[in-house]
Amino acid sequence: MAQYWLMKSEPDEASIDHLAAAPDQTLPWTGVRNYQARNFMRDAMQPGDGVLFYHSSCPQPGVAGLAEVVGPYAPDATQFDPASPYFDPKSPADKPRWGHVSVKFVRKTALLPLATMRTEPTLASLQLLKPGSRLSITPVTPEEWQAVLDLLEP
DNA sequence: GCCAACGTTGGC
DNA sequence: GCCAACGTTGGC
Repeated sequence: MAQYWLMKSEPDEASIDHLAAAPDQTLPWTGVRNYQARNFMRDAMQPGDGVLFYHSSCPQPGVAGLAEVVGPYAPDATQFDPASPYFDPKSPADKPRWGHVSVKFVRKTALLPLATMRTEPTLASLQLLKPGSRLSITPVTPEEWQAVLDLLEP
């Protein structure tokens, strides 16, 4: 059974437009350095799962489009690259600490702003909206997923 | 730039 | 294992 996720990305780094323009319209979701978020990718995500593509740390934060998970979970090469901002000197080469799935473009939508989401009773349970929630990957229930779809245009 | 919330680190 | 210090996130 398909599951649903919300994945945050800074549009400066990887926006929904970047995703649409990428080879195979797919991007590796590298750079996650939080165990909870990693565990979602490693243990729970399945190819075909639905993704709300969320723009964060930008003038207009919000859901910018839809994507889907493509597998498999694989080691994140950036952890071993000293030149990368995601370099992790403590990650053992034979037992990589960090990994990633990839994400494939489904469609771009009109931005559903965070401010709007906050006013929607049907979205009140979203983990994203919980005070202090910073996790870059959060699960979304089927009900929440449908509620967001209903709000997305077109 | 501010700041609250949260995660990680490291001394003990 | 505790917990204070520190770093990061991310909206505003």
